[in-house]
Amino acid sequence: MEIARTNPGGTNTATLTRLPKYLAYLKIKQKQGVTAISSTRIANDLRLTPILVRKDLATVSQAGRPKTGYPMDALIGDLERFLGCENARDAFLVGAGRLGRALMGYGQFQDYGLTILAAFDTDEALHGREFDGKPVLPVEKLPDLVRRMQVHLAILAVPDSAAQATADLLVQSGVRAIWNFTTETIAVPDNVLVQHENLAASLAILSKRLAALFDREKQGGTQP
Amino acid sequence: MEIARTNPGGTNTATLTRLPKYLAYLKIKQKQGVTAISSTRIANDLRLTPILVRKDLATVSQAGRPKTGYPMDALIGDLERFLGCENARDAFLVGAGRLGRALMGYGQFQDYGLTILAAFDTDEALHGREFDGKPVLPVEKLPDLVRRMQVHLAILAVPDSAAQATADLLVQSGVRAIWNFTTETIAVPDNVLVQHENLAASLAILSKRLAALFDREKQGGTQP
DNA sequence: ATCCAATCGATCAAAATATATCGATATAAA
DNA sequence: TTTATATCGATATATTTTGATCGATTGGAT
Repeated sequence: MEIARTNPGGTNTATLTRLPKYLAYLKIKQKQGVTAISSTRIANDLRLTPILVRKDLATVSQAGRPKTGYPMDALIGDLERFLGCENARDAFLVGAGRLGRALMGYGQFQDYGLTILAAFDTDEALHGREFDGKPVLPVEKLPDLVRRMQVHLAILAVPDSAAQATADLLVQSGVRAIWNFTTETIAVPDNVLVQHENLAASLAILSKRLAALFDREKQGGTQP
Repeated sequence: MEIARTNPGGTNTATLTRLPKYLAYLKIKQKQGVTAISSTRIANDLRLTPILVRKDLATVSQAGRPKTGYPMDALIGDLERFLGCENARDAFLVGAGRLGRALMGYGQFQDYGLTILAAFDTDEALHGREFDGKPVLPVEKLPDLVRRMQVHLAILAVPDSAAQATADLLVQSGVRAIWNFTTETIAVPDNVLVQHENLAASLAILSKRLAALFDREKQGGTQP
């Protein structure tokens, strides 16, 4: 038996995390009236190397031209096609508390092909209300709607204590991927994906970087 | 001139993102009464390899023992010391809208050494209110308080349109690290850190994984 | 007390990711 | 038109991260 560990023909994960950043950055430049941009300039502004930028962009676009760089409109189009079409999905949000509502209002999702169709919550006081045009429905309706609307992706934003039970319900209903915003680790069958959005991990990295910054300054005077 | 590209004596970023996950997982096991645990078991539950787990844990603890694995209390202690003490910080939150309030309620932060002291907002209706015990103050008070309380870290959760201006204010006040939850790219001087919390990047990865899952199932029947 | 199975940690190998080099090409200036 | 220059993209190299192997060590069973 052979284990497929690689990702043939695919875009590597590191690149994938940067593509949305390029897109966001390029849109700003476009607004400023820039019509073409070089990898060097992108790299400078985004604190990357030009080589890396070229490699990343090569996975989604062939629009780059010597001397002038990338034509802005074509590049943005290619990025949007890649991040949008490739990723276009409908999703249900489970849990309409503060975090859930914050996620409903996170405008960026739509730009990247994610449409939150509706939210579900156990709190009756929320049923029938809307946030950013998205209705809050009783959780009881979730299984049926998942099946009928063929929704494969769910965003889990319930209280930690309900995380596993809700995940079980989602899996039983036929959801194939769960974006987990709780702090609980949830167990699912092998044929279901979980992505744990871990703010604590981000925090750890930032704190570490800050500590390193202070260390450098203490040792090396100001800037090395 | 020599470019310092590496991170001597430091913990690598990938490891750093996993450490909070280990900690969260171990705490659950501890609650269940487990007193010692092997890298194999951790790896199984967290979908990692035992080798990687051992390597990661080696960066924070020497408590591992042949035959028995890691004594739970010692390992958790080492992780907490590393993630907590090494990184303990106070922070101000700027922007007390839905996202800001969701972040105030994100209990996990305290566990990892982050204390949100207060939130700031321009909306007068919010001034004086409290969320999770954290007061909302007028933005005008921010610069003075940053200086007096020597707060170096700020969490930016204002509307996108105010992102850069608020960042400028933070930098002027003396903040050294900004955790950016807006979707704007913000510009800061070299001696200030920015970490952009990019949900779009996470979404891109999850979508890609889900697409890959469907591809595999279409080609290979059910499971490879 | 001795053996056995489980496990860690160190060393070595592979894969993933990032960087460097360099030829090709398009634009602008001489 | 020719030349100079900026830039891309392909290939080669380096670095980082992950995985495999294996000897050493511990705790329990015999």
